[in-house]
Amino acid sequence: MARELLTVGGAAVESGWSARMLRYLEEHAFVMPLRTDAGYRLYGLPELNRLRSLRDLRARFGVELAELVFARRLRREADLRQAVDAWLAAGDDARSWIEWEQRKHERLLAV
Amino acid sequence: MARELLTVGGAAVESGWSARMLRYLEEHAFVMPLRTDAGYRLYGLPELNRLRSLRDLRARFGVELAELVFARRLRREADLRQAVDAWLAAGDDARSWIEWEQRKHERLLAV
DNA sequence: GCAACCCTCACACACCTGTGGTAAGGTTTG
DNA sequence: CAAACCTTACCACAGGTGTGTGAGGGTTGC
Repeated sequence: MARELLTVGGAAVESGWSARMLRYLEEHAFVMPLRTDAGYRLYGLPELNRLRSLRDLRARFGVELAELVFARRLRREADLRQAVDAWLAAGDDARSWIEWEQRKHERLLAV
Repeated sequence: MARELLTVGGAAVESGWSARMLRYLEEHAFVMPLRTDAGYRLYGLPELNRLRSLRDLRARFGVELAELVFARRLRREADLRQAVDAWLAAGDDARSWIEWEQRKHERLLAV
């Protein structure tokens, strides 16, 4: 019978995480394994792929888990996304050369 | 002469942050004030607005400063944005009913 | 010239995150 | 039935973040 369902130790080896971290990731709703009746965690291919790509994300970009959570919020909460975007856009502009030039005199007046 | 430039104490009162936090925010490049020759920080209207809206963001949405930094990364680094989006999208799907239904038998087989 | 500001630097602290360990106990399998 | 798994529930700890406070010293304005 096809047994591509791994218990936590096997999934740890296969994914590159520690078993401890697999439990941590479940606790924080990043990767939710199936369960046997006895309560053993079972990881299938989708979960393993998810674990591997999560590892990748952290390795390649240095992304924190909390940051992923925030990214999820950003894609779900339109008003939050808009507010953040507005703030960041203002920041990009505020530091643009035009503003910078315009405000030189403030520095001069300020002395 | 128009003096709408506030030094750090005034800006603190005006913005609702403490002077300490204004320095902290500068150190972390969130709001950069002008400077007098003697090194005093000077906050103009743009900075005050930025400070106020930053306060708002935190109050209304509970946004951490680190999360704003990440949001900035997201809007600047296309490959990061794409990778994160892909991961989140996969997550949305993986927990969708279709997948859920499809995988019921795995749970049954697993017992 | 002195009071009231400002500067930097540093200590201190509470909380959160990511990670390891370990203890007490249940499950599976040869 | 014993070995090798698994479970939950804790303790520990380093590093980061947000914040206050204070010391030692410079600047400004009445």
